[in-house]
Amino acid sequence: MTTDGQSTNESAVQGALSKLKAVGGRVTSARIAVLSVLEASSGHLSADAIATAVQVLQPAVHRATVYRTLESLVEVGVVSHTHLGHGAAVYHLIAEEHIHSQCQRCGRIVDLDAGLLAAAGRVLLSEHGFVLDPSHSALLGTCAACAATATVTAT
Amino acid sequence: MTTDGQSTNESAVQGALSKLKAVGGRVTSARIAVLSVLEASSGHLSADAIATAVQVLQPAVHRATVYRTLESLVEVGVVSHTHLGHGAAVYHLIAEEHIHSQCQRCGRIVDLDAGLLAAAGRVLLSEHGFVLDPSHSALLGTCAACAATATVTAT
DNA sequence: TTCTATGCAAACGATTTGCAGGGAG
DNA sequence: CTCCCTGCAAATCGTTTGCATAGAA
Repeated sequence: MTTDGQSTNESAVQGALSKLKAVGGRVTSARIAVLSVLEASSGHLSADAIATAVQVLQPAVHRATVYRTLESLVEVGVVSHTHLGHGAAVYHLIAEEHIHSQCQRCGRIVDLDAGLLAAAGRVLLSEHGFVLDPSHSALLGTCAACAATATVTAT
Repeated sequence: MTTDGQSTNESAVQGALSKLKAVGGRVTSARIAVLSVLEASSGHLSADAIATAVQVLQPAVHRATVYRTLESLVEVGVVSHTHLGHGAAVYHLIAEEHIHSQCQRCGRIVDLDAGLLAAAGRVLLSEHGFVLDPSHSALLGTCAACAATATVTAT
């Protein structure tokens, strides 16, 4: 869980900016805004949602800048993105690695323990030499609620 | 190989058409072409690639029709599609269920045994009531070859 | 005939890019 | 001052949709 609470509140943003500078990047209001939004949210924001939230902090920031900023942050390694089944990818600050699952029916996203795919990852590595990135793609399926309310009378 | 096989070779196509008819669907040249392309390929074709291949068999078939046909076939249950990380979704005739993994670097797709996620699926079901659809999303990561060439100028 | 499937083109949502100016270092 | 970052708008990519019509049953 490691829900830091307040102690390390700004450190995530600060740390991200530091890494950015380390690579020759620059600290701009747009980037600070994006990082702030990411930190403020508990997670799972699409680039578009981030852009909207950023508009509130920095009305001048353009959507394209948000995309570019996210790209840079991913490159630096402080942000991670996950591809959902149908819609847009979701971004979040890298904290503890976790896996996402999404319900195909209601679209809800659920965080899962990273260990869930540890075994599979191990098999992939030993049998295929494939290095699995567990958090990069969501596991798709049907959540409990939707599974119950539907498919009662299939076909 | 590409010589439109007779005998049992067409059973997959025939079976699909039967199911289609069972639901009130119609057998058209466009659908036959799409199914033929799917059957002829060993798998992993994007809708766009299928459209291109179909043009050869039926030049008149429009891209949109391919999309609609694929949609119908997925609905009927004879075709399955998998969302890859970045690009388009890939389609294939349903044979044995398998999982896809894709290398983020070279884009190569590798089929994996369906059992790979069996354990994870079981956990998801018992702990979250989540019914996993193992073949609907690809596992992303880095393949052996790329992993080797990757660790060059890292950090 | 009846109703589904198709062709065509335009709409669409998500993301990217070329270019010229602005600001960080 | 120099070079990275940004705003803007247009371009791309993948996919969907409204309509009128061709075609399967």
